[in-house]
Amino acid sequence: MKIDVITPTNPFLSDDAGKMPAHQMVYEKLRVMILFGDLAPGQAVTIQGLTTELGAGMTPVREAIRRLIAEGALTHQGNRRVSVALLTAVCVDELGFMRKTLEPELTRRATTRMTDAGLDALRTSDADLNAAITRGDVGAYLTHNYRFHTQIYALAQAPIMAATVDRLWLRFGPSLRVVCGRFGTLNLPDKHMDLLAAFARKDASAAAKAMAEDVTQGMKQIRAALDEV
Amino acid sequence: MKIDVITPTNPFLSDDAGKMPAHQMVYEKLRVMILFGDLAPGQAVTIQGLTTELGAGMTPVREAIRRLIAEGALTHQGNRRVSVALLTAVCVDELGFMRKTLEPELTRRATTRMTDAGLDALRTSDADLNAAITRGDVGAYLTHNYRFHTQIYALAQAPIMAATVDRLWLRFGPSLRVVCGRFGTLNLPDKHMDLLAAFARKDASAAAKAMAEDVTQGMKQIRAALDEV
DNA sequence: CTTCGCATAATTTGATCATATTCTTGGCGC
DNA sequence: GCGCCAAGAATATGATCAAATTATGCGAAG
Repeated sequence: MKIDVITPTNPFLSDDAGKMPAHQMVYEKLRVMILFGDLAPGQAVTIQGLTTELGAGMTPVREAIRRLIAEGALTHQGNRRVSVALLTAVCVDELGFMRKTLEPELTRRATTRMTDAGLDALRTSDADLNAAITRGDVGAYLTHNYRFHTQIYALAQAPIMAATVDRLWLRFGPSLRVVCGRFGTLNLPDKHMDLLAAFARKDASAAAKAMAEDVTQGMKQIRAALDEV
Repeated sequence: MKIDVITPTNPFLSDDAGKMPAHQMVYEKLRVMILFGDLAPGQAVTIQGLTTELGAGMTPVREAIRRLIAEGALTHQGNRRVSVALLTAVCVDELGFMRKTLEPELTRRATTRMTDAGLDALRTSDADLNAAITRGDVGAYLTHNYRFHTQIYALAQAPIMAATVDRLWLRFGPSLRVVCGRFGTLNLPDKHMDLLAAFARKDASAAAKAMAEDVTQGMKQIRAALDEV
């Protein structure tokens, strides 16, 4: 059921489904479901539930779950039960430190490697993002915000760091929907304008600074939303 | 065959094997084989080879491989073949940056949470490490060096960061054996004495500085060893 | 007559599935 | 309240299908 909601609109699910192994497909679908809050933090995930829901066999589902556990998106809940990872205060602390050190560095590298096409794509994503904000469309906001950041990581050409930061998004991503629920999409300031301007004039340190501020803002909101509960 | 060599002596394989799922066992064995160079970088890894070698079924082996791919220790070699990840120059660059930012922070946190028992354990590991160096025992050096560092990560009580750094070890760990082959164990200086002293007097910034220097030294040697080839 | 190249066959390996087994858990009786 | 039993879910196995690589053999050119 949930699949029907996210599959057609979500840009992070590959279109050429025919040539992809089933476990890859299951992994990507599950990843998107976790990342954008279709599965709530703490929610139990069962193998047999996914086999029926996604129409896949047992082995591909098991592999996808294993993979997401390794990435920290899912956690072993003691006695061989699996659930979506919860975000504790100390985790937010760690995530904040890691994001504030890694993302500016990725931004710095992306600045020196920035192309016209890349900058155009970023501007498009930011425009889509702002449109989603004024529309109050939480789902679109989350996907376009994620897309904006991942495009920067891709431009940095630093695969290990990019993969690491991507894993961090799997940790706090689910909570972003909670943040939107608390504050609404209209109160979500970002530093994307500063970032784009810095990219345009190839000012790596200004870009890194803008990204650091963007990250700080975002994590502060997540912390505030979690404290409220 | 290789299992017989590493199983009895290696302290990173759990002893209470009876209560552990098969996929976990396979994962740990494979992880150790990769981390300490029993499997060379670039070497192909086949599912059916592991099922016969480890005496496990197909599904557990597949899950372990999936997990190690997610952690970056193994890589998809194009046409659904899997091999041990290779270390390129740009990877060393990334790994160096990440280690130099994350490990000092972990060290800082470990300093404030340091216990007498923890410090004793670290001193023991360092003594074992030095004994291995003078003995010229490469395998023991690698395991004790890894143990020394992971003990610090555990003390930091920062699970996400510790897991991230652990994944980084899976990337450069296999190459440490190459470094030893080039330089021998006698030419492996470290900053462990400074670290232990800083831990003893709870000097977090001195400990972080010592760790940063240790990391810098280590990565420099890896880079030199890779350049030689 | 030998050798190179290409096409096809065979083997190896990965992917998936159906099934059996083991473990946890929740309910029921004592 | 405690322990036992049944249901359900996860783990593990082996078989089966599909893909890819390697081996093989035939023909043509030198």
